Amino acid sequence: MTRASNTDLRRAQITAALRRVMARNGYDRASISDIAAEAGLTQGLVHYHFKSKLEILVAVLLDLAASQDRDLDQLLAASPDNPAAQLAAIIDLHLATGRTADPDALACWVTLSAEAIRTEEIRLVYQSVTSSLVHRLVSVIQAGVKQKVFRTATPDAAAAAIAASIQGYFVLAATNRAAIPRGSASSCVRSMVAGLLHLQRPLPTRRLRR
Amino acid sequence: MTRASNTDLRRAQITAALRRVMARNGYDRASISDIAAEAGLTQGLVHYHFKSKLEILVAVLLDLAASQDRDLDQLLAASPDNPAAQLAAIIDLHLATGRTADPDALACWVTLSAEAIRTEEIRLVYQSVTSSLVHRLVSVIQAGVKQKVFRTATPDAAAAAIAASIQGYFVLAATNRAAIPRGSASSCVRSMVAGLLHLQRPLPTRRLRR
Amino acid sequence: MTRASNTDLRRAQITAALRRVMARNGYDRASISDIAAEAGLTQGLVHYHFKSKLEILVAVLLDLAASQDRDLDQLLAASPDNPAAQLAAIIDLHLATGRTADPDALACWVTLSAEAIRTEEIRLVYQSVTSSLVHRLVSVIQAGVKQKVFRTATPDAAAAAIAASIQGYFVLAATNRAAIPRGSASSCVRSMVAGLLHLQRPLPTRRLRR
Amino acid sequence: MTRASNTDLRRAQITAALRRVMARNGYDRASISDIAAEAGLTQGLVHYHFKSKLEILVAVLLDLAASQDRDLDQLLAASPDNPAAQLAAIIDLHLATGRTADPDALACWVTLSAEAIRTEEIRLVYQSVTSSLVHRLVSVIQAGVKQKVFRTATPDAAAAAIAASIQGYFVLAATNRAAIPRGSASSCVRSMVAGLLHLQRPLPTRRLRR
DNA sequence: GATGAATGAGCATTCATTCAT
DNA sequence: GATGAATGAATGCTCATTCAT
Repeated sequence: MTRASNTDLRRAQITAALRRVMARNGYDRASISDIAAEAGLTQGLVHYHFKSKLEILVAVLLDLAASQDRDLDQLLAASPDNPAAQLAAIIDLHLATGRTADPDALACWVTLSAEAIRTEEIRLVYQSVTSSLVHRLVSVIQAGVKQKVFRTATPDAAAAAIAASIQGYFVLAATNRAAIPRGSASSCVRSMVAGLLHLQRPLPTRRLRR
Repeated sequence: MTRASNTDLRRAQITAALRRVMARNGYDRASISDIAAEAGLTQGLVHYHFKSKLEILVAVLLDLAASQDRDLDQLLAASPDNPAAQLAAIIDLHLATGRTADPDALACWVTLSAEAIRTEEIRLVYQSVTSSLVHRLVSVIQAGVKQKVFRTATPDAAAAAIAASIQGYFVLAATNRAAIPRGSASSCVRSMVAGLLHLQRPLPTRRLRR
Repeated sequence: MTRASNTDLRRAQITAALRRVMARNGYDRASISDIAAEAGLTQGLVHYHFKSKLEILVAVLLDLAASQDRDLDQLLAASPDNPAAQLAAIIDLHLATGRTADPDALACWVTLSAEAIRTEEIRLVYQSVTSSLVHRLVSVIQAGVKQKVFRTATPDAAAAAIAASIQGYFVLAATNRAAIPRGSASSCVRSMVAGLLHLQRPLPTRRLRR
Repeated sequence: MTRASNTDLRRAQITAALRRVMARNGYDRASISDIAAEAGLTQGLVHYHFKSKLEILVAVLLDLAASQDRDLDQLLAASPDNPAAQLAAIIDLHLATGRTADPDALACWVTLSAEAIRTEEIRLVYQSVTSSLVHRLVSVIQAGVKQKVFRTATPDAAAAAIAASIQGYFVLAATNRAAIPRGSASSCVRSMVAGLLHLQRPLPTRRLRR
């Protein structure tokens, strides 16, 4: 009959707050007191739930990683044995209109990328996120090659290229939105994939559920 | 009577120092005293030549902008009336081995991208750099379309896609180098461009000088 | 659960410390670290209780304002319907021996005057202090005129003149004490007021309590 | 045949510049580079002509002292053997409309008063200025007493009171101009002097040249 | 769990002064 | 005389972190 712990709720409030503050100000300029204010908590409480500021950032990143893995799992399971549809779905997951439209998420991700460069702990988690995407792309591509719908001698390189294109759109969208014709990201990546994997037919287009 | 000015030298020393320190620690954690030490100068002197820390960052970015424009100008002039060669040269300029191999330059650029998100002054210059690349790509693509070597209804979107791929490789190389098979970036982007612009023949490969 | 606040105590310690340091060194040369040391606190704590150095100065001034208003209220209430006694009391409040004898208070006030010239926020509070004195003088003078113990066509001007004389003694006492024969301030202002308000009899002398 | 020294000109430029900058920002916030810019000179040159910042302030004060002495000499000589006229002239010199109307001069003087409190070197010169005024007032008052146009047992105290009133108007005018009815300063001090020195007739009014 | 006071190191920036040219 | 680069100490302020309550 001890009082129910609200630790999970608090941690979620705090990571969400960091995401928002970081989108506005970056990680270094996101002070604990900013984060606390954004979460509607006090400074001391933030440190009660997280040992350090860096730990909050790690938690944010782990959330994103889990969320991406969940999404990819679901999406691959939706079109089993259909590499083309799976590939299209992965692209849409990241670039379909509405995705890249959330400036906070974009800003947060680009900020994390920059942070990954200098903080070992962040880099490792960040790499697990990008590697996870790349590995799944490799599997899909290999399956497609086996089915002769894709043709490439270097699935690793192709997967990296697709991941890079997605990342690149994130950066461009976050920093110079006007340079990207509205709605062009997803379809351009499909065309690029067609060249990359020597497709005979374009990747299928599916309706996005929201 | 008057004393010879060494401002240009000093400013160059200081911006170079910021580039190095920023590659290691990011902009916020690049303290003026770090920069001064890296440049072999005193803190006070840094502020004598730059009004503020932000001004140093702007100077770094303006240098990169000027350097990119110079390179692009030279490169486009080298293959007049040959859009395919020009396009290949632009890709190689950014992605040929040796380019993406300089981790400091990559880290510096990714850091600037993140900074562009939150600092108006940086964003404007940063956008001028990316827009400059995009605009040149648009011109080259339009020329290629006119010559019927490229086919696309949306040169703007295609140019953005190419620029995004390049940016994406920068981020990936800076954060998760192992995910990119060595030397694959440039050739993969060529394949992607082939799909994007419906090329009949692959983009030409040229020997890199330098 | 919550923790008792000692903010009021700390703020009082800090404003008192600024008063002392400022009397010695002026406002600009009263560094936060001086103030903290004088208050027996750490620098960080000073900024925990005051957002900025200016805010401490404002607090000092508001204290003086409240204190003057309290004194004037009490003093006017002590001699209701007796403008001559009230006027004498106001003069004594500011100039009786013992008042002008506290060099720290004088120095602090003169410093505030100078600061009022250049800092909007200080000027506004400072003006409210002087205006408060002037307005009370105007009321007293008008009452005296009505009772025919004073005669003047311009109570505003007379009030300003009295306030100016008081201020002037403050400055002179703070900067050139030797120029003022000991104990002469109060009685000279009484004589001047007699001329200013065409008194038939001199202002009453009362025993100072305290 | 050496090049004519322009030291005097330069020193005058610099002290004038300090006066203006100080009126705006106070002494501590008047940086050498502000002063240099205001004077249209370079920072180095300022230090060529003055060993230190304090020395410039001393020079400003010595200028004011010399100027006041010159004015007082001239004015006393204009009405020999007429203490009432001399006294009126002294009051007008400081308070006649147009005098207190120069906000820069007022601000500068009040700033000097505050500075005199804490800097020995300034205090000494400042005191010589106020004492010089007081001594002349004492002489005039004594002459008037001898001629039976004034009556007071304490010429020193009376002189201090007059000087204080003048100083007080300076402070009030600099900090709370609105509290002083336009043009009232000079006439109110005359009335006060009438009370202070038991005049039978008001002090003479003279037409101001200029 | 929660609060908010307290700490102390670190930061960008200012500035009087010196000095080589 | 004059310039402007250079210095180094000082300043107000921020902030992650600790801790008593």
